Amino acid sequence: MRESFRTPQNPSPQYDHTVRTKMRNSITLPEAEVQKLLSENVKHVIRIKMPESETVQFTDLIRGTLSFNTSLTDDKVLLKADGMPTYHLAVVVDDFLMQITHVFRGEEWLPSAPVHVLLWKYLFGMDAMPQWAHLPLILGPNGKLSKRDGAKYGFPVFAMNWTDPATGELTEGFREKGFLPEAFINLLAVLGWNDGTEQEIFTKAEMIGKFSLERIHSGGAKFDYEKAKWFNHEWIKRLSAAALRQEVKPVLLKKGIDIPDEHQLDKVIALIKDRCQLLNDFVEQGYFFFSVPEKFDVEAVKPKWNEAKQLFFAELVRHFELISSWNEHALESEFKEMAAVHKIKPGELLLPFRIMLVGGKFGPGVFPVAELLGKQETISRIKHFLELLK
RNA sequence: GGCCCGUUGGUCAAGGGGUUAAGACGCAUCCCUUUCACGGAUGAAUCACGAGUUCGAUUCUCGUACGGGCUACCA
Repeated sequence: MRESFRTPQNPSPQYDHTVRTKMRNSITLPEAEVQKLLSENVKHVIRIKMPESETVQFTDLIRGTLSFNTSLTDDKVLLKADGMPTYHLAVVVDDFLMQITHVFRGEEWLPSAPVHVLLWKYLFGMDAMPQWAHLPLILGPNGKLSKRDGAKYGFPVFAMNWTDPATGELTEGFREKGFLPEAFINLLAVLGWNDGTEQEIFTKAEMIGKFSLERIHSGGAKFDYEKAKWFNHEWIKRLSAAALRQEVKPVLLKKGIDIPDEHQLDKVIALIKDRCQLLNDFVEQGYFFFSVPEKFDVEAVKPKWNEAKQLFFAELVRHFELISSWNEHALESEFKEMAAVHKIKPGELLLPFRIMLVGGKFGPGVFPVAELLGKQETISRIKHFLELLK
């Protein structure tokens, strides 16, 4: 039928009051014929017969009063030929049975709302009908956000990993990408809603207290992955090391990083969390605390390396060995005093020292790093690097 | 094509007849940091268009344009 009515002007013909009298159905067939077919169990579908021209009006909690003319919506299939109900029938019956009071769904359901309202009227009465709220859509780079967008643009679209049962294709979730649950809920809540103040970071408790239907936008909101990462970064910065530990530890373990001491881990987390946007960033920002760096950026040091510096570090090792209270302040003053004695600017020495400890031009302050690494490991890395330079 | 919903910087957005039209992300510059971040400061950038109502429209009304959704025996 769809095919025969399709024209260039109307690419999607409807099954409505204008065509139902031309179809082979219980309206056009003689009653006796209908009964006969029924008794023979001939496959058939059951549709809703939309009124020819009525206005269906209802209140949407977000958009206000909405009205539709029934002549424009088609006779939706309610029961399929295999006996299974379609969503239209199922959702109404299910909501009635569960005594649902409020229906929150995406804006894409708006066009079928009149069908559902009519079904409520016909089946259970308008008094039992829940209140409707059609939420704005989350948009991707082109239109409604779809799981395809995730693969296409490199950001997650589902909360957690999802494997398409049909194709076996895996879509990486926010969780696996390294997002905190707090951040995920937060970023979703403020996509299309705000509390009217400048606050953007909300705890779950705050959101429960402040969320209001009235302040939900009616227009769709485009998802911005950069801002999503910002939310996660904010949450990482705010959460304590102890709170972060349960999320960070599995990530590190999964990368084969050995964590013998949780207190040590907490200190590492506290030191590096400000520079981690996603949980996975803890790996590259922190792995060198647990094992010797895989490679050292020797090239960054070599050009400016000389005998004086070689001597400085050799002596630094001897001085460090004698330090009784191993903390960043003691290390820093020792380091700087020695630099003065050797008449080398500390700036000339700091970068090589950093690379000896962490492997490259990144990471937290060198002295806190050295403190956390401990005397033995710090000295061993200096010696190791001095060997590399030869 | 038809129907429905929408439209404030690139993005998320506050505001709602008279404002220098908030703030955030991102971007740029600078400060701090003897790395990279964090942090701080500054800057560029916006009311889709046209009528109407009005002393005055970003704000109200109507059109147009644009965007999105729906148009399956999917949900």
